[in-house]
Amino acid sequence: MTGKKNGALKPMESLSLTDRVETILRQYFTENKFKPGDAIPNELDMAKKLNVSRNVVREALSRLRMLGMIEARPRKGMVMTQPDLFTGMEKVLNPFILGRDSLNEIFELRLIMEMGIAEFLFARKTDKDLAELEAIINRQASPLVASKEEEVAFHGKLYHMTGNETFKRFQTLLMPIFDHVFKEYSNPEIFTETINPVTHYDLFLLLKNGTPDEFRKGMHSHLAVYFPVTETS
Amino acid sequence: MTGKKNGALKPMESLSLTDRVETILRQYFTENKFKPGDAIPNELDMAKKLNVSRNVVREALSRLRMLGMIEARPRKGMVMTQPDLFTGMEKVLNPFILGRDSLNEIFELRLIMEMGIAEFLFARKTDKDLAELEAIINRQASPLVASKEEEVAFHGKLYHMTGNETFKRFQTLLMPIFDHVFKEYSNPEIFTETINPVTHYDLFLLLKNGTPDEFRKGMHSHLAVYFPVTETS
DNA sequence: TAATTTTATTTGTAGGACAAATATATAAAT
DNA sequence: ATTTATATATTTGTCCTACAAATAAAATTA
Repeated sequence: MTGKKNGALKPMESLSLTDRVETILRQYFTENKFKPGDAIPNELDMAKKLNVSRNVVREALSRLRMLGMIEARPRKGMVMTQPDLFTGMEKVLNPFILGRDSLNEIFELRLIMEMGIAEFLFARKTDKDLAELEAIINRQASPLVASKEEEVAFHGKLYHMTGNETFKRFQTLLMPIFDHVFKEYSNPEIFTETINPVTHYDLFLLLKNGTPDEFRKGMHSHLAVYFPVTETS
Repeated sequence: MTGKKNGALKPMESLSLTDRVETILRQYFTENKFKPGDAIPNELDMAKKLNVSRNVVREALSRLRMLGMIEARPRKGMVMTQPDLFTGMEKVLNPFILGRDSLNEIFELRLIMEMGIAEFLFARKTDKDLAELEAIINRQASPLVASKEEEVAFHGKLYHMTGNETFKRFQTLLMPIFDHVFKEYSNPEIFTETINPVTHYDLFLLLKNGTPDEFRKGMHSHLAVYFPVTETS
């Protein structure tokens, strides 16, 4: 450690007081098992207890407010609230800042999830759902090729049918990035001219009358052009 | 709209200046296609342009700082940085505040993901990966039943083998919640006494010698007890 | 030209003041 | 006694001022 033989020394990470207070607060909430509705100490109390200015406390709390973890009222003070899991993610889903690798990986994430939902679709599909899905397909301009909006409508309905709102919201957030990656980094002309071997209607029939495995095979064919090439397939 | 016939009227949403500035800044960055490394106007300029106090600007910037979107240096000012997709999510992954429905849905999300990765595993597996996976299994105390740590090691290696860091990080973040839901809301005694029909070693063999479909069937059997009951399976 | 020192700049933190929006307490009406 | 209306107190939200801290850039020296 006496010379530069082992490369540049890494600078010590110096956290601002705001960073520290944020962490302390989150730990405090977890350790004391705060639940939605529970009252939180007020800003002045916190500033005193933590020996920092009220500004620092407010900057830290502003972060938690953005995440939906807390809610503030005049005179009553602050309470714990149930956060939305994806608020933070939604705010950084900007293709100009995410980096190429991340964008590609988000693209794949959508594929992973499309391939993973069959069991839940079959467990929770209803006649009403199926009828609505069929109606969506019937509204397509062409039965063989779907526009972007039609893709969103069809797949969005599938996500809804899983009965898992968290999944639906996650996948819905990923769609614009999927589109962006597709548009920016692949050759769109090939795909728009190619008829999809498995149509939305085919998938509908598999969902209505088939098994999860059959549906999954169909979905894989529907999305085949997006998957990495494998040696065994 | 003159009476109460249509239920309670919703209060107008009143956003704080901090909320507004945060939104304005994120829009500004997107519209002007800011990339990592690009310089951002300084705090005083922003406060002047937006006609708010520097405190408000700082509270908004503090949020973006937490998300990893910006980085600040004395004298040089602030630059755009590549954010981590899941920083915000990581900070709210606290089972006491998330709500029962969300916890259950996160539990399912992990299952969806496990069922969806076969294609990527097969496309990207290497002999080295397979050897390391086998070594992990050989280190298990029992070949038939795995401890929590052993589950984490095995499945963590699978995630790594997909070659998708975003997926790996997401799934790794979900594991503690999966455990929590499993512990709090199911009957653990049944599962700990039950031998898993498909062991880690079985999955390893399927990954080494089989097809994505075969692997997926095996994974489904491995995780079968966690899935909702379906009428067609 | 390279190394060192000084200066200027921007962020980070502190403290004080007051407005705004209630939640709570009190008073008045039924 | 209960309900409605009014006043008050409390806490957050915003603004302002000041100065410390940590550089990045400029100036000086070798």
